Amino acid sequence: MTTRITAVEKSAAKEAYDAFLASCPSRQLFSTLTDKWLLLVLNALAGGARRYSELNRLMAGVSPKMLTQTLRSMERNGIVTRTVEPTVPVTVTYEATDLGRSLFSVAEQFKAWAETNFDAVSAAREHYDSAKLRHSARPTRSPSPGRP
Amino acid sequence: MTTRITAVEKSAAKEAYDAFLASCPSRQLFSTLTDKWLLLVLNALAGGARRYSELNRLMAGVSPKMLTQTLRSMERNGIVTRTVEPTVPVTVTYEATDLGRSLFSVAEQFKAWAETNFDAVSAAREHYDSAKLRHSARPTRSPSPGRP
DNA sequence: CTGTATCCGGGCCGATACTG
DNA sequence: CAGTATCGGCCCGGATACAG
Repeated sequence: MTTRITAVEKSAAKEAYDAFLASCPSRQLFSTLTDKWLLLVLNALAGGARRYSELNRLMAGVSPKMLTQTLRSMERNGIVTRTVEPTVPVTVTYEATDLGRSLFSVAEQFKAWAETNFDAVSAAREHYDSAKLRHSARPTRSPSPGRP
Repeated sequence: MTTRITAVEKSAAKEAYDAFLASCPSRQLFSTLTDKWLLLVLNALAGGARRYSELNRLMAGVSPKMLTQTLRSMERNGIVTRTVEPTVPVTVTYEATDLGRSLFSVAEQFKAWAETNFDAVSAAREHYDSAKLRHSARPTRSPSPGRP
């Protein structure tokens, strides 16, 4: 008469969340995390606290709307803190929380991977595209660049 | 005609890519990598090669359109291979390439983080939301003087 | 089984103008 | 400096229906 735990009870007690399941709340969080702006901000904050304008400069091409929106979301999720110093004009500083810092590693790996493997991916793309061209453009084998 | 290396040439030779820059091609790759479906597929393939229908089952809630679209993109980028066995009906198997396998680690960390830290994020959200409520609903704080 | 094609609504996101 | 507000286009992405 030892423990009699059903499969259902077990999964509810131990596995809890599974991002594979669309119905699982962690899936939504998973979606939120897979945001390029969020990951970029995390990479920027890995170097220490930053001011709004610094982030704006670092992440070239981000609009104020997206930057603010991203930062607000991160603040709400407990990933960054927002500190306002009552100077004139005001100075706002963003810094990662402990929770946010626990994401630094993966965020940096992401960015590093993209930068170091770009050439390999680029080569794969060309290979794939040229193969597709040969396959679709059946006629004589003249590499005519078909541009839709 | 001695070597005259400009700053541009130098950065192109050494630092090469910087995903922070909107103009950098690695930034685009960074964006495509931060896709929830891609990361989910990677998590699924970390357990070995999978068939189309298996992926469809594992990733509950994905539409055939998104699944195919994601797999095509990954194939083009050299992250997965697509193998067709001429059985009846056809059997299609997807498997990660070496390049794709080098992403397993980060993909799994991502999923794991979302699942293990959901509770913490959830708590942070409630704290943030309640704080905002107190701040915005400033009428009279407490059942007292609603001075006209 | 493994997709492809099409429709179409929602929201993402950039651009711009304005405020404290 | 650090945002907020608003508009509008574009693309994401689900729901079919259908083909090889």
